[in-house]
Amino acid sequence: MPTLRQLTYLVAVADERHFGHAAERVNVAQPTLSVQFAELERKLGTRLVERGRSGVSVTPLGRELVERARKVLSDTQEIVDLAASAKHGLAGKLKLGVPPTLGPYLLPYVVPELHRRYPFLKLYVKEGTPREIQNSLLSGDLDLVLTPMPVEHRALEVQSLFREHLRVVCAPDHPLAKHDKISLKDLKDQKVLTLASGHHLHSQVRGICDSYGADLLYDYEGTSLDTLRHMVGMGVGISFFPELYILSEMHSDKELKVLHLDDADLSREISMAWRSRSMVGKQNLEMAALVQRAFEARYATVLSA
Amino acid sequence: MPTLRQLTYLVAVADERHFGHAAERVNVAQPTLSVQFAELERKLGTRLVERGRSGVSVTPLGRELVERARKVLSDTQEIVDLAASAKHGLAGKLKLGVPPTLGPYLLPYVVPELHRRYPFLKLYVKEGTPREIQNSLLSGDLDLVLTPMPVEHRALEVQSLFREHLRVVCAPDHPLAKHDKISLKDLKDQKVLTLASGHHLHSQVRGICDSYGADLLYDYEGTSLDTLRHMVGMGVGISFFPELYILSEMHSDKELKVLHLDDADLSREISMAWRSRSMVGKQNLEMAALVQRAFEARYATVLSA
DNA sequence: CTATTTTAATAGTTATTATCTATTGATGCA
DNA sequence: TGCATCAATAGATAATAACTATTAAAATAG
Repeated sequence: MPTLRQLTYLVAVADERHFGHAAERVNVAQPTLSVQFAELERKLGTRLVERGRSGVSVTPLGRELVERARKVLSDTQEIVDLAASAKHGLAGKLKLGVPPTLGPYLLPYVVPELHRRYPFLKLYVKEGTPREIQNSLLSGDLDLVLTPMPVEHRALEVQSLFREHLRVVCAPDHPLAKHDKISLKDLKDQKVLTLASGHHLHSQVRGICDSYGADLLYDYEGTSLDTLRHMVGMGVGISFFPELYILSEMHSDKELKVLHLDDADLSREISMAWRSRSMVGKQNLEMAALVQRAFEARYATVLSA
Repeated sequence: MPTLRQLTYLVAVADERHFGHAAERVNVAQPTLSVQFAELERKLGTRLVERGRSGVSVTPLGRELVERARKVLSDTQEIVDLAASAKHGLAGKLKLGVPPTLGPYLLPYVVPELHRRYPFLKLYVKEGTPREIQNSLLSGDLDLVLTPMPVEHRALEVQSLFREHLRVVCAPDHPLAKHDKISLKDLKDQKVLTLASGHHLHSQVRGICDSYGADLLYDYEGTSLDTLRHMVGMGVGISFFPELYILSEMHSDKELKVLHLDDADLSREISMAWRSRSMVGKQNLEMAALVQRAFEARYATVLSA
């Protein structure tokens, strides 16, 4: 393979059509350039220029190769430039993990702002259960995760972002739907649906059911909040939905009724986590603040409406 | 600037996620790769991977740079491949010079065949008078020219291709148009139009006029065969057109009448020329043969029709 | 919690490669 | 034919990249 330096010399010779001038342009002595140029021709197995007394002329093949060499050199320069620009902010491809119960309802409000703040940053989002994305984070497949607490691992740094309410929902014709407010004891013996185990929401809901005597239906584990919503709408049971989901997807009371607990505040805490050694700690904190602001802005929009 | 070798190492580390394995893959010792990798990071001013005990993970910026490095490396490999493929035939950008009285009427029959024969060859055609294109050829701006004879220059090699007739044309209502055949003496005192001086056709026609007592009209020098055709059609005078032009552009007798000289055979010889030192002599001869065949095929088509 | 093992970094040396200066050889021009 | 210009070559030196041997750091097993 030719070296980049040899390609530089090739371009210089093609532009100057004169070995001496070309050498001057790239700040080497003329024999240096001649030798390296000859070496390039040897490697490629072809003549690239005709050496004539009055200047030098590039062969047909040489012309084509010069153009490609220019491209290679400028692409390489771009690598350098990109690395330099990355010093004033994140750049590159950031791999973000999110649970499916959060990502689709939060990220739309985060991504545009993120792009404004870090124009050189590309975001790759991977959805998975908290456990899955935490493993991917530890193995280095992900750079950053958004996840419900708790996150416990000595190799991870965690920044709490916000607390998201869980709301009780039921079908409009469900007995509980008559009341605007309910209390924890109303949950007793209710049939409760939730997502498949593995999701953080599953274990949280199971905990609630255990505490207040509700009846978690294992036969009807939803694969997504959307399918769960349909099942609740058909009256199979009640469920607990994260507030961001409700804000995003449930615009009327006709399909589902959202109930308010007057004696409890069910919620989950959402955090951002990254490897302690990932050396961009400061920038991750900055990004955490950005996500936090996005959440608050989203919330404020709805409250004022 | 990083070296291509350093970029190779970067890609290897990103793929293997292990310095030792990466070193093995690129056939160097592990410290060699480590040092060069560190040097790359130093040049770019950023960390590109996180060194963890269990493997290595690429930073967001690193991922982006790895992709670009891959591109640079494969583009460079393409340069090598293209140079290799050029050994079995012409490749690259061939700059061809043609006179405007020939190119448009001959090249359409040459180019497709050329592309079939040399798939890696790109053709750049420059039109100009024989003198202009010959100068461009000598200076190295062109690789090859098609030109009417004579071509005389010790630095040039010339291959004769074919002989093209010049036909006498006049307006359908011109006195000469009554005769199917005319003789040289009929040219005497005829008003003759032709292209501007500088074109080979101009000097050739002037020679004819001088020899046979025709009257070359200097006031009406055409800038192209097409404008010349219109002037002849309006009855300003007669002219001499190359046969390939007549075959291509004049499909009926309504606009112009083509006369046949029964006692002379006016023609011009078309050659291909290139610099003697241009080191592709053999391939140029091959290409000359190709052009020759294209001309003959074109001619045969018309004669048989 | 220490010993073991794995892995990358460092040290010191050698080999390779790129560069320099000085000179020669080739070619066009007067 | 001689002069002037330019690229190629020769020979020496500097810079770079490579190797082996070793150390340092960190995860895992006992």
